[in-house]
Amino acid sequence: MSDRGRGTKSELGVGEVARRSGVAVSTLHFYESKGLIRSWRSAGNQRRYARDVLRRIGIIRVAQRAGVPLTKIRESLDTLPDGRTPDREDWARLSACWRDDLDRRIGELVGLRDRLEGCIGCGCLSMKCCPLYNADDKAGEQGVGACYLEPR
Amino acid sequence: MSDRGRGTKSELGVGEVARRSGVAVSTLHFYESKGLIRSWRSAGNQRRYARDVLRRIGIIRVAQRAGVPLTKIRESLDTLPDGRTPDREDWARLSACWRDDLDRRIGELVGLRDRLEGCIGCGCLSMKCCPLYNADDKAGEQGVGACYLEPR
DNA sequence: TATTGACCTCAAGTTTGCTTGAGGTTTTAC
DNA sequence: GTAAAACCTCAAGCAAACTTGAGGTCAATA
Repeated sequence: MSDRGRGTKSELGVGEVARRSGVAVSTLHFYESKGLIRSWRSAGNQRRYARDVLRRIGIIRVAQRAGVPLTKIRESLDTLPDGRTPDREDWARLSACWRDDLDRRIGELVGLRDRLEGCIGCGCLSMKCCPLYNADDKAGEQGVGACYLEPR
Repeated sequence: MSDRGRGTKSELGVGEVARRSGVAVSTLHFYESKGLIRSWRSAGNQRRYARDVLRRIGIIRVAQRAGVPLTKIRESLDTLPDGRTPDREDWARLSACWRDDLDRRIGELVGLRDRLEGCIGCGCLSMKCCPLYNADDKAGEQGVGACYLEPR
C-alpha cells in the first residue's frame, strides 16, 4: 500500500503537492518552469519534491495575493543563499518588503475611494474643478487630462 | 488656422481626445470597439467625439483604477438610458457600486497585511499553526493546503 | 501644389498566469 | 497480469487590456 496522504514520506509526488498546496499540477509545472520551485526526478522520470516546497508555495501564494508578480517573487526567492526556502529571518525580510508594496497599494485604493466619496457628495461632475476627472480646457492646454486620479 | 488646443470646438478629433484624456489613440479605438465610447465620422471618415467623451473616459479610468474590469464598466455604462454620459445621480449610483468593490478589495488587502504582520512577529514559519500557510499533515489529510490565506 | 502629419482599417503581437490537449510512459491496484 | 490512475513533454489556447505594424487615405500648411 502506498503511503499517499499519510504524510510519512520525506519526498512528495506532484499530485500530493498539488493536493496539499491547493494548486493544480499544471501550475506546479508552470512554477517550476519559471524557477519558482524545484524538484528532482525519480527513476521513472517523475517529479519529487522536498516537503518544504509546500512552504515555498505558501509563500508564493501569499506574495501573489499581496499583488507581487511572479517575476518579483522569483527575484526575492533568488536572493536567498543556495535557493533555500526562507527561514524566519528571510521571511521577515521578504514579507516586510512585500508588505511595503501592499501598504502602497492599499494607500492608493483608499485615496481613490476617498476622492470617489468626495465626488459623490459634491456633485461636481460637471465642474471644472472636479478632482475625479478633468474634461475642461485647462487640461487641453496642459496637454494632459484626467490627471487628478492618475498622478505620476 | 486650426483651433486645435483652443477648446472652442464642440466636437473633437481622436488625437485631441487622446491628448486631453491622457490615453493613447489606439486605446480610444480599442474602447470604441468594446462599446465603451462612441463617435461619429467626418466626411473624410475620421472619428469625431462629443466633448463629454472626456468625462466618460475619466469615469472609465477611475473605475479601472478601482479594479473594475472593462466589461463591468461597460455594463454599468450600458444601464444608463440611451447610453448618455452619467449625470450626477447616475454617477452617484455607479461610483457607489464600484466603491463597494473597492471597499471589499481594500478589506482583503488589509486583512492580508495584518496576517503578514502577525507572522513576521510570531516567527511561526515552521509551526503547524501558521496562519499564513499550512504545510503540515493536517492539510494533507484535509486535502487542502495553504488555505488560511485563501479563504473561499 | 506638394509634403508632411494625422488619421483610417485590420491583423497580429505582447504580457501575465495559467489551463487544455495530444500522445506516450510509469505506477498502483486488484 | 492487466487495467486504471497518475505522471511525462511539448505545443497551443485563453483572458484582459492594449500596442504595433502594414498599407493606405485625409487634411493642414509652406
